[in-house]
Amino acid sequence: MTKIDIIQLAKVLNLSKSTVSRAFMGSSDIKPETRARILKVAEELNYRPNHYASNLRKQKSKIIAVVVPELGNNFFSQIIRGVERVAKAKDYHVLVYTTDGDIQKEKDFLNSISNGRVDGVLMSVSGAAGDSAHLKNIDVNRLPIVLFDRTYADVNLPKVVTDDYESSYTATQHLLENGCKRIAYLVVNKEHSIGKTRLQGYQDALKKNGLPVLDELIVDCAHAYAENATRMESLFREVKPDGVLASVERLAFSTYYVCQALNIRIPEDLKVVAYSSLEIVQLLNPSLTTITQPAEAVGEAAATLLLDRLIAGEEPEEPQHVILPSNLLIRKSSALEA
Amino acid sequence: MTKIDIIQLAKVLNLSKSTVSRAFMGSSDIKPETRARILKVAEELNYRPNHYASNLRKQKSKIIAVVVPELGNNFFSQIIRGVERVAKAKDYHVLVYTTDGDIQKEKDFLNSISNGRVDGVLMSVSGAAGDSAHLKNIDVNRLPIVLFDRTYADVNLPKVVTDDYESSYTATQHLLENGCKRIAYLVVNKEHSIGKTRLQGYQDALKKNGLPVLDELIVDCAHAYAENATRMESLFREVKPDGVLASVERLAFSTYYVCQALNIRIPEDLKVVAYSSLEIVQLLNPSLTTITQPAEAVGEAAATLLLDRLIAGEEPEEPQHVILPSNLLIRKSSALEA
DNA sequence: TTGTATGCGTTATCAC
DNA sequence: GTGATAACGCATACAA
Repeated sequence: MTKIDIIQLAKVLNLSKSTVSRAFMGSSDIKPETRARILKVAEELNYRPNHYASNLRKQKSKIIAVVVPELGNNFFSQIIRGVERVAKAKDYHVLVYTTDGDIQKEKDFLNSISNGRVDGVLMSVSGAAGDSAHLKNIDVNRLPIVLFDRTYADVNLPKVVTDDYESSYTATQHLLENGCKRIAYLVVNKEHSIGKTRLQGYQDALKKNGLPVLDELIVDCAHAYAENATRMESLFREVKPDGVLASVERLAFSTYYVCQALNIRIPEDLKVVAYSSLEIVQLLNPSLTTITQPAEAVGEAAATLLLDRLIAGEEPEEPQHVILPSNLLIRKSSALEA
Repeated sequence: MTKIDIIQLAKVLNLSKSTVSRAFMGSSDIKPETRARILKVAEELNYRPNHYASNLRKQKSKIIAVVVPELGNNFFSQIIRGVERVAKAKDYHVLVYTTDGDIQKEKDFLNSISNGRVDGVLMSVSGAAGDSAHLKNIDVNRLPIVLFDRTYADVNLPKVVTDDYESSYTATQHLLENGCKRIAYLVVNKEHSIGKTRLQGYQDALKKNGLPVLDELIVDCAHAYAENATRMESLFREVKPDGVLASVERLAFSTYYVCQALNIRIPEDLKVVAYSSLEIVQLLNPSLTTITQPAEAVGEAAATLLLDRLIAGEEPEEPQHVILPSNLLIRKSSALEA
């Protein structure tokens, strides 16, 4: 199985390499029979166009990158699934990068792909509003970028997000209606895009209902589980909320653990709602009320935006912003009665 | 920000492009000061070596592919995380592909990457034992492959798996010791590698304990949830097992749902153990006893095997087989008393 | 519709 | 330690 290149194949066929090339490019002007003959012999000789050469020639790789803060979270896995699905349909390949929420890794990533390797980027960012300089410096005509879920407010790129403000508002309203007076908002970083937007929805719902927004009820959590547990223990012991809105899945789970430890009953003593796209939260004890984002659809929408742009070949005048609706799935953890 | 190439950069520096190239290759013989000067000016002019050209020249891309059956399963997300971690450390990039357990997609994938694009492949396969022809035809000297978790028994490639036989045996033994007499084995495809090995462990544990292996207790499930639910309902109603060993996470969740519907109590009426790497199974009602595979470690080991091979540049005499131990985490779902 | 010639931007080999 | 030159394998402008 010796490697064969286009020239050798052309020789065997008694054709020029350009003709052979055209056969593989799906090119317009080539006689169908010639094309068929080329493909047939190529198959026999096990010839495949060399991607490295063709990438260089075209300055394109048919590869896109998707950058996510983490993979442990089911939400992002589903997004990648969506991205991969549409990419495959359009014959693109997808490179996956994790930043662990570390903005330096986000920058390193951009550095590592500058000048070839990918045709475009899908990214859920890791920094806060002021951290977007590295994105502003990049020429989107050379390297189109689409942001999703976690974005920079001050950067004007195409985006796909969910209705964070509305869903947070609705969820808070739901807790209020079910009798909560002191709702805690649990966030990983309240300066980051979604943490911030969701905070706003929460606050506005409180205000709208004539309730005060208390700093002590807004808890900025860490990544480490142990640290969060401690912080939440003191929250539950000292501040005594009667409701919790967890802006990310993980914090709801911490809430459950800590409640178990402290003998706090959900939903009797504390009602819980969380952003989560894990299907089995239905089996938790009690089943968890969630705001569920259409994860796979987010991935698909973002990929579609990017690939349409890549295939069209030109930057649209105004970056598109897509907003997908989340779903409030009411379960036992926020029930009025147990 | 006009794009600049190595020739222009060399001109600015009054050097030849070879020297400039050497500076970026981290090459041995180049005067440190020259190198520093080149890097400095390159930085100023925002020059970056073009990957496409470099890939063509070297016939290498520093990209590896990881192929998984699905992404919804946390196990594979964690594996990808592990792969990406070691890849990043060695300056490799990782392409992700999903096959949905469809062997045709597995073949399509191999086709799409033949002749460039990736330097090596990590794969968890989708077919049964007889389906490995497409792997045998590939020249591992050109395209090294490492299999993980789900492998083909009849294909002699480097592999990283977990102790499926032992863990299944141990889990069955555990159920037996806690009083089960009729243990059902739930599998997605009992002809596939892990399904088969785990079945063997289950069977041998039964035999060892003088219990019969009953076909009616071995349930080959589907992918669709609804179909499984039906099948399991009739299993629970008619065959009445008192224990369940679920060879994949998803089937344990189905079990929980069906038990809820049929008012079967876990663990009183039915004890459940499942392969799962989802951390929050601790919060299920009741908490789920699991066989937990070291997912991230599997990814790391597989990636290490592959990258060592790529960096060494030559095929080792004998493909390495790594076996990582799983953990039986005993929780309430298999408890003797509730 | 097909062939010819050139260049994509590097890296490697060989001189100096 | 540095420079000149020849690939790497293909895709395209242009000619036929």
